[in-house]
Order: sequence, then C-alpha cells, then structure tokens
Amino acid sequence: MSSYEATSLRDLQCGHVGVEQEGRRVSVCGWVAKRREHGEHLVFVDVRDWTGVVQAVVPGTVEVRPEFVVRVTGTVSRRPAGTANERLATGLVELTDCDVEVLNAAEPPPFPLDERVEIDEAVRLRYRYLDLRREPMQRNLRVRATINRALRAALDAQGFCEIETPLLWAPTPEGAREFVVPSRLHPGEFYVLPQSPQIAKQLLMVGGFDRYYQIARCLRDEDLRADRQFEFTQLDVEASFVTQTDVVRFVSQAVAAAAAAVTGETPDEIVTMTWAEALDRYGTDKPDLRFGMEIGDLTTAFATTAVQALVAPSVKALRVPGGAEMTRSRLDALTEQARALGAKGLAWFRVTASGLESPLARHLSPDESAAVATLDGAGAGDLVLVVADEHDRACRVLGALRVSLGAPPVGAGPYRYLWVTEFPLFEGFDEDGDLVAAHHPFTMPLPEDLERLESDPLSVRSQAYDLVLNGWELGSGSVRIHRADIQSRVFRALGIGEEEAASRFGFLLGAFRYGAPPHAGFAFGIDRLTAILVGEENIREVIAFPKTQSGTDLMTGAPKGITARQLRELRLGAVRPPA
RNA sequence: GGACCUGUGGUGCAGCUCGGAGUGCACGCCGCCCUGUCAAGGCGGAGGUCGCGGGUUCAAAUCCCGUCAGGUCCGCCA
Repeated sequence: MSSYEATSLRDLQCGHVGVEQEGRRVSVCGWVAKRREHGEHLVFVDVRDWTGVVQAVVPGTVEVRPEFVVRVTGTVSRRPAGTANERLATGLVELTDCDVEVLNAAEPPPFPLDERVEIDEAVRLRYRYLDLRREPMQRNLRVRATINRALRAALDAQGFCEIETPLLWAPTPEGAREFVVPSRLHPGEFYVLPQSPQIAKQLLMVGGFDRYYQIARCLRDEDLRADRQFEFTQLDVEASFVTQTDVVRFVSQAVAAAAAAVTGETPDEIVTMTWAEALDRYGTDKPDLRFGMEIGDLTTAFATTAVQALVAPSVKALRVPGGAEMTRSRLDALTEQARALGAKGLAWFRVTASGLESPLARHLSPDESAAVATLDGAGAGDLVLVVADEHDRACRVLGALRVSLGAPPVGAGPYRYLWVTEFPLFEGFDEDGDLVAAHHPFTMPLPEDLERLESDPLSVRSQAYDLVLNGWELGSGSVRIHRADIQSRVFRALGIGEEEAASRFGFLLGAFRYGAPPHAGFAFGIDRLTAILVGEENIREVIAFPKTQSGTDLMTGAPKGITARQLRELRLGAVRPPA
C-alpha cells in the first residue's frame, strides 16, 4: 500500500483492492456507481474510479446517490462464500464495516455513466466532463497518452531533440485556410495559427538541430469530418543529412513502438508501394490492404468494342464477391454514386452459371464477355463493375466503390501499414493555369525526373511519401529542397514570382542562403493513429474536448461574440451576416 | 455551397408507411418496503413545446414546405 496511488485521502485506487490487502483497514476515494439498499441494516455502495469498482458494505443506511464523491474507509474482507462476483476484478473482496464520507454531493447526471446504452453525441459533448468519466473515454485518452509516451521514447532513443515552435506565426497564404489572430499592439495586422510547423522545422534544420521532433498542435480552418478537426495533433519530425530511406526508418520505428505499446504486438515490416501502383490497383493514394478486390484492367479486351459506352482510353473493372445478389435499385444507387464521383456511367455485370446478366450483356463480343466473366477469378454469384474513362478517373471511381462495398470498419484489425512513395510533384493546374503543388512547394523532385520540370511537369515525381493505415492517411512527408536553384525552378513552375516568393517565404529563402543542410521530414496524425488503435471510427472519441461538425463547442458555446471593449482594443468591427 | 440520415418525459427506444385523445417498453428520478446484493427485488408516484415555424385537414408526433441542431459524405483539407 505504499504505491504512488496513495494520497492524503486514499490508500489505493478502487480497482486495486484485492486479497493482498485482506484484513487491513483502507480508504478509497471515488464516485458512487451504484447503491443497493436492503432495508435499514444493509447497503451496498459500489465506488468507482478509473481503475475499477469496489463494493463497500455499509451497516445501516447511507445518504448517497450515483456520482456522489465519497471517501470510503473499510476493512478489506473476502466475500462470504457464494457471493463473489466473477465479473468484477475486485469481486473476491469487499470493504466491510464501512464509514462513508461524502466529499461532495451530486445531482443526478443527465445520462447514465455506465456503458450499457449509447448516448446521443450532442448530449455527451454538452456534458463532456461527465462523458470523460465513462470507461470508453478514460480508456481512449489513456491509450493516447501511452502512444505519446512511446513515440517520445522511440525518438529520444534515436537522438531526436524535442523543440516547441510558435503558435502565433506569420500568414503565408498557401494550402489550408488559416485561423487568424488579430494583433492588439499592431492594429490591422494579424498572426495566424500554424496549419503545421513545416517552415519552422525547416529553419531548425538550418539552425543545426539535425534531429527534431515535436508533438505539435496544428490548426486548419477547413470543414470538419469524422477524421478531421480544426485542431489536431501531429508527431512532427525533421532530420538533416538524411534521405527518404532514413526518414521512413525513423517513422516506421516510432509508429511500430507506439502500436506495440498499445496492442502488445510489433507490426510486420511496413510494405511500400508507389503512388502510381496504388492508384492503378486500388484507385486511391491511401489503399486499404485488409481486403482484396483489386481493380482489374479490361482496356485491351475492350480496345475494339462495339459498345459506345465503353469506348475510352481506359477500361477498369472491379469484382464484387457475391454482388450478383444486389437488387436493381441497389445497382442504380451504385451507378448514381459513380456519377457523383465523376464517372460518365457504371456498367454492371452479374456473373451467373449461364453467363453474364446485364443490360449490356448481349452487346459484348464473346471475347469481351469472357474477359468480364473471368476478371479477378470471378465466379457465379459475383458482380463485375466496369468504368470506362480516363485512367485516373476510372481507377478513382472504382477505388471509392471498392471501399464502400468492401472495407471493414477502420479499427477492425488487422493493422495493415503501407508507405506510398513517388507522389507526383504537381497535382494539376489552378484556374490561372499555374501548376498546383501536390505536397508543398518545398518538396524535392526525384533527381531523374528533374529534367522534365519545365517540359512535362505533370510527369515529374517527387520525393514525397505517405504513411497509410487501413485506408486512412496517417501522415505525409518529403525530402525538402535545400538548393536555391531548384527551388527557383519549382516556384517558377508554380507561378510564384521572385517578388512573391520573397514576400511570402523570404525568411526561409534567406535562411537557405546561409548553409541549409539537406533535410527531410514527416508528420503524422496522432488522433488518427489513436482512433484506429482503439477501434474508433471517429477521432472525436480520442479527443477530450472536440468540436462538432459545424465547428462549435457544445460545452463552452464557442465560437461566441466578444465584448465591445475587446473589439475596440483590437480595432476590429464585428460584422454579422444579415439575419 | 451540395446530398443523405437522425430529432418523441432526464436517458435509450417503439409509435410515423396507412392521420383519430401524449399511447407503450426499458433505465433513471421521488416515496414506501426489504439483512448478501452486484443490470438487486417489490409496491406506488412524478415527469412531455413529439426540435422549431408554417401549411393541408373536422383532426397532425404521423402528410407537405421551410428552418434549426447533431451526424455521415461530396466540395474543401498545399
């Protein structure tokens, strides 16, 4: 009983009361989970803290309700024969002859804190402090702390130095929309909250910290999703005198350590796939490798097809095992989904023992029918979906259908990690006809592609890489450009003139003139990793005080107006949209 | 900006298709009873703007329109 959990008020935690303490008189503190009254001579009070529940036997009556905060002093006793509770970790013992001290009374909570019913999330968020008292949130946030601890230990062991970077940063309009903070001392001027510590960590490389990491909060004023909050946490890493290989090794080790700390199992070596292969086989840059259903190619088989709807540069197909049972309305819904994803249409073929069933079936040549019927080892009862389009679009449409038809819940194991490499440097053109960076403008092209930077920029691959787990993008990184000549060429391709580059990134480019080492880095989302490892579909379940999808905080009421005085001090006027 | 799902005592649900009195179930809450329970049990009771507004109708939780809130997704997230 001399462990760290003892305090001035308690000797040990509720879940740790056991036969080892038999006969001793101990105090525990916690919340009343349940009271079972048997007349005026006997009351059972279950006392709960995050470690568990212990039963206190009180002679006589006691005025407590669930969620009262109590300090119970009693004698640890083996339960009478036949009354042990196997479902309780402390079920062999109980506290007898108890004194119950009410440390604080409590109103009945707005929802039950046991796990038997699922509570509406809006109610949970409004009373988050009560929701946190429940077992799932206790478990999730403690797993998160375990992950943080493991990541720090792994990086510390590899000689990384943890450094904090500013939350108040300079606006560098590019990429994600930034949260803006008005300056009181400089009216009319603004800081922004960092969408990531990207530039700061590159400056740390120039500053000679050759291995940096940070568990960093990032803020992006973009619409929220199940896997996206305004503010999220990344393990941010950067190192000098390294290549992609080194960074992949660092991060793989750190992630493996975190996963092992949670699951007890070290993941297999993480497989690697190029971006082009991922798109071709899975129709996405974040493939979920837990299930098959790879995208097949029918371009050759349909090269001379008479079916107009299937005349396209690329004909891609997906086998849906057992999908022949889908009703016509289900297939219509799939077609609608494909259209919403940008496809001109979706052709479907039921594979039966007697051939293909489809509105298009009788228009196919025998060779075409055979190609469809044998796609990906198809057999009777399967469904084959076909999209004819530009290669990338056909793959992406089928990739999205693949996930919606076949993917298990993200947290349902096994855990399949994947490095996706050789991303394109540019993802296309903006409305001004300028190229758009796929990662960020400081990403190093692959050396062998550098000569095509001006002549065929969309074909240029970069030294950028993503880490993917079960179809979720955990994070991304790249080798950075550290040479001014290459940076100038990339800026020029992006339509960023020298003047603009100087005004936006001048301090970074300036720093690079004074001896920037070759460097590379990575960042991945701890919210997402935690969610997957605890089996949650939603990162709100691993965040203590998350926002709703519309960006509000149901507990605090944020965002809210501020006082006229605050506005005056900031020289701001609040303009409300017309009612 | 768009699509879809949800909204019924404090909580979780049913009722909604096919309109007919706020009807039902479980938990919780209050009172009484009960000396070995642990989802304790028994008896009794309180508790409702059916999210909100409008429309149709003799009559709306139920049908229609709008709106708000929560969620999932598309756009967005270098």
